[in-house]
Amino acid sequence: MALAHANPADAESGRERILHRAAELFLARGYAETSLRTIADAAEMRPASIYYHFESKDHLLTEILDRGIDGVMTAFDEAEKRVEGVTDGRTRLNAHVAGHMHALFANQVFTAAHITIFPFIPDTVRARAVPQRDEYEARWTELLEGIATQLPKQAVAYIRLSLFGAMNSSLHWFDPANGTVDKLAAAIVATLWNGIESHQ
Amino acid sequence: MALAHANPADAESGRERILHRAAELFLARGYAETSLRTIADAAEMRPASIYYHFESKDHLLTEILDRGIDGVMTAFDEAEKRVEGVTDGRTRLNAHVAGHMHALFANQVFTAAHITIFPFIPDTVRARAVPQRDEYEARWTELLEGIATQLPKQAVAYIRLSLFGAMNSSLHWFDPANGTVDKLAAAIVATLWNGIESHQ
DNA sequence: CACCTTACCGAACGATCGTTAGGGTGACAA
DNA sequence: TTGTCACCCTAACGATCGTTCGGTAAGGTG
Repeated sequence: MALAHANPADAESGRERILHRAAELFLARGYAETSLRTIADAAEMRPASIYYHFESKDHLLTEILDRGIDGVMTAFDEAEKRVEGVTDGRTRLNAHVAGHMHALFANQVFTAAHITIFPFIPDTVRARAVPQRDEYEARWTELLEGIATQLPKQAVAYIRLSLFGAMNSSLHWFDPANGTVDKLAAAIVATLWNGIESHQ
Repeated sequence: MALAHANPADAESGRERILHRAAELFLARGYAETSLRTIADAAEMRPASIYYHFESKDHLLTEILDRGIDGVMTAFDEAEKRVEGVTDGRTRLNAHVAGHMHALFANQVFTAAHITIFPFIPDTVRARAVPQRDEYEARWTELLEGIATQLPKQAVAYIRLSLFGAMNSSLHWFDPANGTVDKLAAAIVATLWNGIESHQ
Protein backbone atom coordinates (compact mmCIF):
# COMPACT_ATOMS: atom_id res chain seq x y z
CA MET A 1 0.00 0.00 0.00
CA ALA A 2 1.25 3.44 -0.90
CA LEU A 3 2.34 5.83 1.76
CA ALA A 4 0.08 8.65 2.67
CA HIS A 5 1.33 11.91 1.11
CA ALA A 6 3.13 9.99 -1.63
CA ASN A 7 2.29 12.86 -3.99
CA PRO A 8 4.46 15.88 -3.09
CA ALA A 9 1.49 18.14 -3.71
CA ASP A 10 -0.25 16.45 -0.81
CA ALA A 11 2.67 17.06 1.52
CA GLU A 12 0.82 20.15 2.73
CA SER A 13 -0.83 19.41 6.02
CA GLY A 14 -4.60 19.36 6.23
CA ARG A 15 -4.64 22.65 8.04
CA GLU A 16 -2.51 24.38 5.40
CA ARG A 17 -4.62 22.86 2.65
CA ILE A 18 -7.75 24.35 4.19
CA LEU A 19 -6.12 27.77 4.53
CA HIS A 20 -4.83 27.88 0.96
CA ARG A 21 -7.94 26.53 -0.73
CA ALA A 22 -10.19 28.76 1.38
CA ALA A 23 -8.12 31.85 0.56
CA GLU A 24 -8.26 31.01 -3.15
CA LEU A 25 -12.02 30.52 -3.02
CA PHE A 26 -12.65 33.66 -0.95
CA LEU A 27 -10.55 35.64 -3.44
CA ALA A 28 -12.42 34.25 -6.44
CA ARG A 29 -16.00 34.20 -5.11
CA GLY A 30 -16.14 36.12 -1.85
CA TYR A 31 -16.59 35.04 1.74
CA ALA A 32 -20.34 34.60 2.12
CA GLU A 33 -20.48 33.07 -1.36
CA THR A 34 -18.09 30.29 -0.37
CA SER A 35 -19.56 27.55 1.84
CA LEU A 36 -17.58 25.34 4.17
CA ARG A 37 -18.70 22.40 2.05
CA THR A 38 -17.01 23.96 -0.98
CA ILE A 39 -13.86 24.60 1.03
CA ALA A 40 -13.90 21.05 2.35
CA ASP A 41 -14.24 19.68 -1.19
CA ALA A 42 -11.27 21.73 -2.36
CA ALA A 43 -9.22 20.62 0.64
CA GLU A 44 -10.23 17.00 0.06
CA MET A 45 -11.96 16.41 3.37
CA ARG A 46 -15.43 16.58 4.94
CA PRO A 47 -16.94 19.82 6.28
CA ALA A 48 -16.87 18.59 9.87
CA SER A 49 -13.12 18.07 9.70
CA ILE A 50 -12.54 21.79 9.26
CA TYR A 51 -13.73 22.21 12.83
CA TYR A 52 -10.86 20.16 14.09
CA HIS A 53 -8.47 22.87 12.83
CA PHE A 54 -10.59 26.00 13.18
CA GLU A 55 -13.12 27.18 15.71
CA SER A 56 -15.46 28.61 13.09
CA LYS A 57 -15.63 29.94 9.56
CA ASP A 58 -14.94 33.42 10.94
CA HIS A 59 -11.79 32.19 12.70
CA LEU A 60 -10.60 30.62 9.46
CA LEU A 61 -11.14 33.96 7.74
CA THR A 62 -9.32 35.77 10.53
CA GLU A 63 -6.19 33.66 10.05
CA ILE A 64 -6.28 34.23 6.29
CA LEU A 65 -6.52 37.99 6.85
CA ASP A 66 -3.64 37.90 9.33
CA ARG A 67 -1.42 36.04 6.88
CA GLY A 68 -2.35 38.57 4.22
CA ILE A 69 -1.18 41.46 6.38
CA ASP A 70 1.94 39.57 7.35
CA GLY A 71 2.72 39.18 3.65
CA VAL A 72 2.84 42.90 2.91
CA MET A 73 4.47 43.72 6.24
CA THR A 74 7.29 41.31 5.51
CA ALA A 75 7.59 42.65 1.97
CA PHE A 76 7.87 46.16 3.40
CA ASP A 77 10.62 45.09 5.80
CA GLU A 78 12.57 43.38 3.04
CA ALA A 79 12.23 46.37 0.73
CA GLU A 80 13.53 48.61 3.48
CA LYS A 81 16.59 46.41 3.90
CA ARG A 82 17.16 46.38 0.16
CA VAL A 83 17.34 50.19 -0.06
CA GLU A 84 19.07 50.79 3.24
CA GLY A 85 21.20 53.90 2.92
CA VAL A 86 19.74 54.82 -0.46
CA THR A 87 18.74 58.47 -0.55
CA ASP A 88 17.12 58.67 -3.99
CA GLY A 89 13.40 58.87 -3.31
CA ARG A 90 12.27 57.25 -6.51
CA THR A 91 14.54 54.23 -6.03
CA ARG A 92 13.25 53.74 -2.51
CA LEU A 93 9.64 54.13 -3.63
CA ASN A 94 10.20 51.66 -6.45
CA ALA A 95 11.53 49.03 -4.06
CA HIS A 96 8.53 49.31 -1.78
CA VAL A 97 5.98 49.33 -4.58
CA ALA A 98 7.65 46.25 -6.07
CA GLY A 99 7.56 44.58 -2.66
CA HIS A 100 3.87 45.28 -2.20
CA MET A 101 3.09 44.05 -5.72
CA HIS A 102 5.09 40.87 -5.26
CA ALA A 103 3.16 40.14 -2.08
CA LEU A 104 -0.07 40.71 -4.02
CA PHE A 105 0.84 38.34 -6.83
CA ALA A 106 2.73 35.75 -4.81
CA ASN A 107 1.41 32.24 -5.14
CA GLN A 108 0.29 32.45 -1.56
CA VAL A 109 -3.01 34.21 -2.05
CA PHE A 110 -3.54 35.53 1.46
CA THR A 111 -2.65 39.13 0.72
CA ALA A 112 -4.72 39.24 -2.46
CA ALA A 113 -7.66 37.69 -0.62
CA HIS A 114 -7.34 40.15 2.27
CA ILE A 115 -7.38 43.22 0.04
CA THR A 116 -10.16 41.96 -2.19
CA ILE A 117 -12.73 40.67 0.27
CA PHE A 118 -12.05 43.06 3.16
CA PRO A 119 -15.05 45.33 2.50
CA PHE A 120 -17.50 42.41 2.59
CA ILE A 121 -16.53 40.38 5.62
CA PRO A 122 -18.54 40.21 8.87
CA ASP A 123 -18.26 43.32 11.04
CA THR A 124 -16.60 41.55 13.95
CA VAL A 125 -13.83 40.11 11.78
CA ARG A 126 -13.28 43.40 10.01
CA ALA A 127 -13.02 45.34 13.25
CA ARG A 128 -10.20 43.06 14.36
CA ALA A 129 -8.26 43.62 11.12
CA VAL A 130 -8.52 47.41 11.08
CA PRO A 131 -5.65 48.18 13.50
CA GLN A 132 -3.28 45.93 11.54
CA ARG A 133 -4.20 47.69 8.33
CA ASP A 134 -3.75 51.08 10.00
CA GLU A 135 -0.24 50.08 11.04
CA TYR A 136 0.70 49.14 7.48
CA GLU A 137 -0.84 52.37 6.22
CA ALA A 138 1.21 54.34 8.75
CA ARG A 139 4.45 52.82 7.47
CA TRP A 140 3.61 53.98 3.96
CA THR A 141 2.70 57.43 5.20
CA GLU A 142 6.08 57.70 6.92
CA LEU A 143 7.87 56.48 3.80
CA LEU A 144 6.10 58.89 1.47
CA GLU A 145 6.51 61.86 3.81
CA GLY A 146 10.22 61.11 3.89
CA ILE A 147 10.36 61.10 0.11
CA ALA A 148 8.08 64.05 -0.67
CA THR A 149 9.28 66.35 2.12
CA GLN A 150 8.11 69.51 0.38
CA LEU A 151 4.53 68.40 0.01
CA PRO A 152 1.89 69.16 2.62
CA LYS A 153 0.78 66.13 4.61
CA GLN A 154 -2.65 66.18 3.07
CA ALA A 155 -1.15 65.88 -0.40
CA VAL A 156 0.98 62.98 0.77
CA ALA A 157 -2.12 61.28 2.16
CA TYR A 158 -3.80 61.66 -1.20
CA ILE A 159 -0.76 60.27 -3.02
CA ARG A 160 -0.72 57.29 -0.71
CA LEU A 161 -4.37 56.52 -1.33
CA SER A 162 -3.98 56.99 -5.04
CA LEU A 163 -0.95 54.71 -5.03
CA PHE A 164 -2.80 52.07 -3.05
CA GLY A 165 -5.64 52.29 -5.53
CA ALA A 166 -3.28 51.82 -8.46
CA MET A 167 -1.41 48.94 -6.83
CA ASN A 168 -4.36 47.03 -5.46
CA SER A 169 -6.68 47.48 -8.40
CA SER A 170 -4.06 45.82 -10.60
CA LEU A 171 -5.20 42.59 -8.97
CA HIS A 172 -8.31 42.78 -11.10
CA TRP A 173 -6.60 42.99 -14.47
CA PHE A 174 -2.86 42.32 -14.38
CA ASP A 175 -1.77 38.80 -15.31
CA PRO A 176 1.78 38.02 -14.13
CA ALA A 177 2.01 35.61 -17.08
CA ASN A 178 1.92 38.57 -19.48
CA GLY A 179 4.61 40.70 -17.89
CA THR A 180 6.78 40.78 -14.83
CA VAL A 181 5.52 42.24 -11.61
CA ASP A 182 8.66 44.37 -11.40
CA LYS A 183 7.85 46.05 -14.69
CA LEU A 184 4.30 46.74 -13.52
CA ALA A 185 5.64 48.21 -10.30
CA ALA A 186 8.05 50.40 -12.26
CA ALA A 187 5.20 51.54 -14.51
CA ILE A 188 3.06 52.48 -11.53
CA VAL A 189 5.89 54.48 -10.00
CA ALA A 190 6.56 56.10 -13.38
CA THR A 191 2.93 57.10 -13.73
CA LEU A 192 2.95 58.58 -10.28
CA TRP A 193 6.33 60.25 -10.73
CA ASN A 194 6.39 61.48 -14.29
CA GLY A 195 2.85 61.24 -15.49
CA ILE A 196 1.75 61.25 -19.06
CA GLU A 197 3.50 64.52 -19.85
CA SER A 198 7.01 63.12 -19.87
CA HIS A 199 5.98 60.47 -22.38
CA GLN A 200 4.72 62.93 -24.99
CA MET B 1 -56.61 59.85 8.51
CA ALA B 2 -53.33 60.93 6.96
CA LEU B 3 -52.73 60.34 3.33
CA ALA B 4 -50.44 57.58 2.31
CA HIS B 5 -47.11 59.02 1.19
CA ALA B 6 -47.67 62.12 3.30
CA ASN B 7 -43.94 62.21 3.92
CA PRO B 8 -42.20 63.38 0.74
CA ALA B 9 -39.47 60.80 1.36
CA ASP B 10 -42.10 58.12 0.87
CA ALA B 11 -43.17 59.50 -2.48
CA GLU B 12 -40.83 56.98 -4.09
CA SER B 13 -42.78 54.07 -5.45
CA GLY B 14 -42.38 50.66 -3.87
CA ARG B 15 -40.35 49.44 -6.79
CA GLU B 16 -37.94 52.37 -6.63
CA ARG B 17 -37.66 52.00 -2.87
CA ILE B 18 -36.61 48.38 -3.29
CA LEU B 19 -34.02 49.29 -5.94
CA HIS B 20 -32.46 52.10 -3.93
CA ARG B 21 -32.37 50.33 -0.58
CA ALA B 22 -31.06 47.13 -2.17
CA ALA B 23 -28.30 49.01 -4.00
CA GLU B 24 -27.29 50.74 -0.77
CA LEU B 25 -27.20 47.44 1.09
CA PHE B 26 -25.33 45.59 -1.65
CA LEU B 27 -22.76 48.40 -1.71
CA ALA B 28 -22.30 48.34 2.04
CA ARG B 29 -22.39 44.60 2.73
CA GLY B 30 -22.23 42.72 -0.56
CA TYR B 31 -24.79 40.73 -2.50
CA ALA B 32 -24.76 37.32 -0.82
CA GLU B 33 -24.47 39.01 2.57
CA THR B 34 -27.73 40.92 2.04
CA SER B 35 -30.91 38.88 2.38
CA LEU B 36 -34.23 39.72 0.80
CA ARG B 37 -35.62 40.05 4.31
CA THR B 38 -33.09 42.81 5.04
CA ILE B 39 -33.96 44.54 1.78
CA ALA B 40 -37.67 44.24 2.53
CA ASP B 41 -37.14 45.76 5.98
CA ALA B 42 -35.26 48.71 4.48
CA ALA B 43 -37.95 49.18 1.83
CA GLU B 44 -40.68 48.97 4.49
CA MET B 45 -42.49 45.96 3.12
CA ARG B 46 -42.55 42.12 3.45
CA PRO B 47 -40.09 39.86 1.61
CA ALA B 48 -42.80 38.31 -0.56
CA SER B 49 -43.80 41.74 -1.87
CA ILE B 50 -40.46 42.09 -3.61
CA TYR B 51 -41.59 39.31 -5.93
CA TYR B 52 -44.43 41.42 -7.19
CA HIS B 53 -41.85 43.81 -8.68
CA PHE B 54 -38.95 41.46 -9.46
CA GLU B 55 -38.72 37.91 -10.76
CA SER B 56 -35.89 36.97 -8.41
CA LYS B 57 -33.04 38.36 -6.33
CA ASP B 58 -30.76 37.95 -9.35
CA HIS B 59 -33.11 39.99 -11.53
CA LEU B 60 -33.15 42.73 -8.91
CA LEU B 61 -29.36 42.73 -8.97
CA THR B 62 -29.36 42.81 -12.76
CA GLU B 63 -31.45 45.97 -12.84
CA ILE B 64 -29.19 47.64 -10.28
CA LEU B 65 -26.12 46.78 -12.36
CA ASP B 66 -27.81 48.13 -15.50
CA ARG B 67 -28.62 51.41 -13.81
CA GLY B 68 -25.03 51.61 -12.62
CA ILE B 69 -23.70 51.30 -16.16
CA ASP B 70 -26.30 53.77 -17.39
CA GLY B 71 -25.02 56.25 -14.80
CA VAL B 72 -21.45 56.32 -16.09
CA MET B 73 -22.53 56.07 -19.73
CA THR B 74 -24.73 59.12 -19.32
CA ALA B 75 -21.94 60.93 -17.47
CA PHE B 76 -19.59 60.15 -20.35
CA ASP B 77 -22.06 61.51 -22.89
CA GLU B 78 -22.56 64.70 -20.91
CA ALA B 79 -18.83 65.19 -20.46
CA GLU B 80 -18.37 64.79 -24.20
CA LYS B 81 -20.95 67.48 -24.85
CA ARG B 82 -19.32 69.75 -22.30
CA VAL B 83 -15.92 69.64 -24.05
CA GLU B 84 -17.21 69.48 -27.61
CA GLY B 85 -14.68 71.18 -29.85
CA VAL B 86 -12.07 71.45 -27.09
CA THR B 87 -8.70 70.25 -28.33
CA ASP B 88 -6.67 70.44 -25.13
CA GLY B 89 -6.25 66.84 -24.00
CA ARG B 90 -6.01 67.54 -20.31
CA THR B 91 -9.18 69.61 -20.27
CA ARG B 92 -11.06 66.86 -22.06
CA LEU B 93 -9.65 64.19 -19.74
CA ASN B 94 -10.55 66.29 -16.73
CA ALA B 95 -14.16 66.58 -17.85
CA HIS B 96 -14.54 62.84 -18.29
CA VAL B 97 -12.81 61.96 -15.03
CA ALA B 98 -15.05 64.44 -13.23
CA GLY B 99 -18.08 62.91 -14.92
CA HIS B 100 -17.13 59.40 -13.88
CA MET B 101 -16.43 60.53 -10.32
CA HIS B 102 -19.73 62.38 -10.04
CA ALA B 103 -21.55 59.24 -11.18
CA LEU B 104 -19.66 57.29 -8.53
CA PHE B 105 -20.56 59.65 -5.71
CA ALA B 106 -24.03 60.62 -6.83
CA ASN B 107 -26.75 59.97 -4.30
CA GLN B 108 -28.06 57.29 -6.58
CA VAL B 109 -25.79 54.47 -5.53
CA PHE B 110 -26.22 52.19 -8.54
CA THR B 111 -22.87 52.95 -10.13
CA ALA B 112 -20.98 52.64 -6.86
CA ALA B 113 -22.73 49.36 -6.13
CA HIS B 114 -21.98 48.02 -9.60
CA ILE B 115 -18.26 48.71 -9.40
CA THR B 116 -17.89 47.49 -5.86
CA ILE B 117 -19.78 44.21 -5.87
CA PHE B 118 -19.15 43.17 -9.49
CA PRO B 119 -16.40 40.62 -8.70
CA PHE B 120 -18.62 38.76 -6.23
CA ILE B 121 -21.95 38.37 -7.96
CA PRO B 122 -23.32 35.09 -9.37
CA ASP B 123 -21.65 33.97 -12.60
CA THR B 124 -24.81 34.21 -14.68
CA VAL B 125 -25.48 37.82 -13.68
CA ARG B 126 -21.85 38.81 -14.19
CA ALA B 127 -21.72 37.29 -17.66
CA ARG B 128 -24.66 39.45 -18.68
CA ALA B 129 -22.97 42.64 -17.44
CA VAL B 130 -19.60 42.05 -19.10
CA PRO B 131 -20.49 43.31 -22.62
CA GLN B 132 -21.90 46.55 -21.16
CA ARG B 133 -18.73 47.08 -19.19
CA ASP B 134 -16.62 46.34 -22.26
CA GLU B 135 -18.51 49.00 -24.18
CA TYR B 136 -17.81 51.62 -21.52
CA GLU B 137 -14.18 50.55 -21.41
CA ALA B 138 -13.95 50.93 -25.19
CA ARG B 139 -15.18 54.51 -25.00
CA TRP B 140 -12.39 55.34 -22.56
CA THR B 141 -9.82 53.60 -24.72
CA GLU B 142 -10.92 55.70 -27.67
CA LEU B 143 -10.79 58.87 -25.59
CA LEU B 144 -7.33 58.19 -24.20
CA GLU B 145 -5.90 57.13 -27.55
CA GLY B 146 -7.16 60.41 -28.96
CA ILE B 147 -5.41 62.34 -26.20
CA ALA B 148 -2.14 60.43 -26.00
CA THR B 149 -1.61 59.89 -29.72
CA GLN B 150 2.13 59.39 -29.41
CA LEU B 151 1.87 56.53 -26.95
CA PRO B 152 1.72 52.91 -28.05
CA LYS B 153 -1.69 51.32 -27.57
CA GLN B 154 -0.39 49.04 -24.86
CA ALA B 155 0.75 52.03 -22.82
CA VAL B 156 -2.66 53.62 -23.29
CA ALA B 157 -4.32 50.44 -22.08
CA TYR B 158 -2.16 50.55 -18.98
CA ILE B 159 -2.99 54.20 -18.36
CA ARG B 160 -6.68 53.44 -18.67
CA LEU B 161 -6.50 50.61 -16.16
CA SER B 162 -4.41 52.67 -13.79
CA LEU B 163 -6.85 55.55 -14.12
CA PHE B 164 -9.81 53.27 -13.45
CA GLY B 165 -8.01 51.95 -10.41
CA ALA B 166 -7.41 55.44 -9.10
CA MET B 167 -10.96 56.61 -9.78
CA ASN B 168 -12.82 53.58 -8.52
CA SER B 169 -10.72 52.90 -5.47
CA SER B 170 -11.52 56.41 -4.24
CA LEU B 171 -14.93 54.96 -3.39
CA HIS B 172 -13.30 53.23 -0.44
CA TRP B 173 -11.80 56.30 1.17
CA PHE B 174 -13.00 59.59 -0.29
CA ASP B 175 -15.78 61.34 1.60
CA PRO B 176 -17.58 63.97 -0.53
CA ALA B 177 -18.33 65.81 2.70
CA ASN B 178 -14.62 66.58 3.12
CA GLY B 179 -13.91 67.95 -0.33
CA THR B 180 -15.58 68.40 -3.64
CA VAL B 181 -15.64 65.61 -6.18
CA ASP B 182 -14.37 68.04 -8.81
CA LYS B 183 -11.23 68.71 -6.79
CA LEU B 184 -10.62 65.00 -6.36
CA ALA B 185 -11.06 64.49 -10.10
CA ALA B 186 -8.62 67.29 -10.81
CA ALA B 187 -6.13 65.77 -8.37
CA ILE B 188 -6.37 62.38 -10.05
CA VAL B 189 -5.77 63.93 -13.46
CA ALA B 190 -2.90 65.96 -12.05
CA THR B 191 -1.29 62.87 -10.58
CA LEU B 192 -1.63 61.07 -13.88
CA TRP B 193 -0.48 64.07 -15.88
CA ASN B 194 2.25 65.68 -13.88
CA GLY B 195 3.15 63.21 -11.21
CA ILE B 196 5.03 64.00 -8.07
CA GLU B 197 7.98 65.56 -9.82
CA SER B 198 6.25 68.77 -10.83
CA HIS B 199 5.20 69.35 -7.22
CA GLN B 200 8.74 69.27 -5.86
C1' DC C 1 -0.57 -4.33 26.73
C1' DA C 2 -3.45 0.03 27.94
C1' DC C 3 -3.88 4.76 27.03
C1' DC C 4 -3.74 9.18 24.83
C1' DT C 5 -3.50 12.32 20.90
C1' DT C 6 -4.07 13.51 16.13
C1' DA C 7 -6.85 13.78 12.25
C1' DC C 8 -10.56 12.77 10.21
C1' DC C 9 -15.56 10.98 9.25
C1' DG C 10 -21.13 10.30 8.88
C1' DA C 11 -25.18 12.08 10.33
C1' DA C 12 -27.89 15.33 11.87
C1' DC C 13 -29.22 19.88 14.22
C1' DG C 14 -31.53 24.53 14.09
C1' DA C 15 -31.33 28.73 11.54
C1' DT C 16 -31.70 31.17 7.53
C1' DC C 17 -32.04 31.44 2.76
C1' DG C 18 -34.69 32.43 -1.80
C1' DT C 19 -39.04 31.51 -3.21
C1' DT C 20 -44.12 30.34 -3.83
C1' DA C 21 -49.14 29.81 -3.03
C1' DG C 22 -52.93 32.07 -2.02
C1' DG C 23 -55.48 35.86 0.13
C1' DG C 24 -56.79 40.75 1.19
C1' DT C 25 -57.54 45.73 0.35
C1' DG C 26 -58.11 50.18 -1.62
C1' DA C 27 -58.63 52.85 -6.02
C1' DC C 28 -60.99 53.27 -10.00
C1' DA C 29 -63.91 52.08 -14.12
C1' DA C 30 -68.21 50.34 -15.95
C1' DT D 1 -72.84 47.77 -7.26
C1' DT D 2 -69.79 45.00 -9.25
C1' DG D 3 -65.44 43.81 -11.35
C1' DT D 4 -60.70 44.66 -12.20
C1' DC D 5 -56.28 45.73 -11.20
C1' DA D 6 -52.12 47.21 -8.62
C1' DC D 7 -49.93 46.31 -4.62
C1' DC D 8 -48.97 44.19 -0.60
C1' DC D 9 -49.78 40.61 2.86
C1' DT D 10 -49.38 35.88 5.89
C1' DA D 11 -47.67 31.48 5.92
C1' DA D 12 -45.01 28.08 4.60
C1' DC D 13 -42.02 25.36 1.34
C1' DG D 14 -37.53 22.92 0.27
C1' DA D 15 -32.72 23.86 0.06
C1' DT D 16 -28.61 25.22 2.00
C1' DC D 17 -26.06 27.17 5.56
C1' DG D 18 -22.69 26.93 9.73
C1' DT D 19 -22.20 23.95 13.26
C1' DT D 20 -22.28 19.93 16.61
C1' DC D 21 -22.20 15.22 18.16
C1' DG D 22 -20.44 10.87 18.59
C1' DG D 23 -17.70 8.22 16.69
C1' DT D 24 -13.06 5.63 14.44
C1' DA D 25 -8.58 4.47 12.66
C1' DA D 26 -3.61 5.33 13.04
C1' DG D 27 0.41 6.28 15.64
C1' DG D 28 3.04 7.32 19.58
C1' DT D 29 4.10 6.50 24.68
C1' DG D 30 4.36 4.18 29.07
